[in-house]
Amino acid sequence: MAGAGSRAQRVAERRQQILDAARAMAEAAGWTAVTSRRLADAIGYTQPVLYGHFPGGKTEIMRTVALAGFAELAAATREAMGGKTGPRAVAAVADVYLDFAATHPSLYEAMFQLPIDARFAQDDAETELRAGFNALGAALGTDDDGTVTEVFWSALHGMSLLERVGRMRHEHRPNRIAELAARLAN
Amino acid sequence: MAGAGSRAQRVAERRQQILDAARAMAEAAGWTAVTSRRLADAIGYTQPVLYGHFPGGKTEIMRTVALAGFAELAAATREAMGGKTGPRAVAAVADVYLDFAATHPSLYEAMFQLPIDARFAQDDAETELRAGFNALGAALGTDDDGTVTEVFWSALHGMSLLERVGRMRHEHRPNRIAELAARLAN
DNA sequence: CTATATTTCTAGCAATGCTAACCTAAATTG
DNA sequence: CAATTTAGGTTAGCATTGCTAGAAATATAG
Repeated sequence: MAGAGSRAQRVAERRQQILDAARAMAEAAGWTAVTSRRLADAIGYTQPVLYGHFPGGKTEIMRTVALAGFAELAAATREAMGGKTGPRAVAAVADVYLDFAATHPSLYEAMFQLPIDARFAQDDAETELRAGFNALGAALGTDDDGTVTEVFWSALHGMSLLERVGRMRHEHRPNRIAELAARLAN
Repeated sequence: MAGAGSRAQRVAERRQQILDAARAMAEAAGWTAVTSRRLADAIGYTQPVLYGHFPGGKTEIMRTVALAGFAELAAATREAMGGKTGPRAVAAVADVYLDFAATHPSLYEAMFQLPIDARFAQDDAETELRAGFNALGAALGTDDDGTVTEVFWSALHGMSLLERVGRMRHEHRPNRIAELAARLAN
């Protein structure tokens, strides 16, 4: 056997290397800067190698990066809530959510702006997404049919995007969070 | 003088022709389908003519289309509110807003997903946008510093996008609107 | 050492946004 | 009316993009 691990290991390692490089490049200069040539350069190989690991090309790479993002966001919101309840829980979750989107704009973009192809709708993504959704719902308290959770998520999603394009008054974020917490908590 | 109108008129007419064609193509097949070649074909000229009318290229064309969208959305929300007050006003505005985004997805995309370049930040767009913002605020009733309006807008924006990518339960939209109206109206 | 299988690269395609340089026909001028 | 300028348009092409077929090199047997 080769000294640097099994074949499967090497493949998995390079897959991760590609994903790391893609994410780093995206966060540094946006997804348009993540071209197949630059990405291949970053990992020390040529373009076709990328397609060997991700037949779906750039889209599949973005989708896989997004998948990690879903898990991270869900974990972050769960942790933010901790044992809190009521408006304090809602505010804590909102704060962390908006921070996440603001801190990893390209990751967040991959998570939600990427067109979803039915053929590629991975169960993994759906699972992670549902976990995040449930974390938001938990912060709200009782929400039988999930309607308020949907409203809460909508507000957070819209706010994060509008903040990003400069349509929200930046210094008013605490006010917005407080308002959201006061009005949506059960 | 020429029989077909003054020079300025012809220029204005073709400008509009370009905008109409771009918008139609975008609504029919998305903005990625609006290529400079196809757009030039649609108006019966060649590519450089586009750049004669819109030096900023595709971006400027999208931005100009978006400008009309801002005006239309603001008018639609104002009309939807009519003389209503309280939750009924909020619900009516929300309904119209979400309908607008769902009916003109590409137009809405141009309005809000297009990166805003500071150099190009047109006063026109800002004015129309502010008008729309105020229309939302009016539906809410009193909102001294506009915080609730920002939350309302965020919720509508996020909801429209999440609905579009299939992340909201479609049949629950009335519930979401009712919840939004009940919790945000003053 | 040879034959096979795997991995990687070279080279190229079609499409994109955009632009320089040329052409032509109309307007302007003497 | 003839010469010249000018505006409007086209041709042709550049650099970049995502992606891929086919050649070359490398490793793995037998």
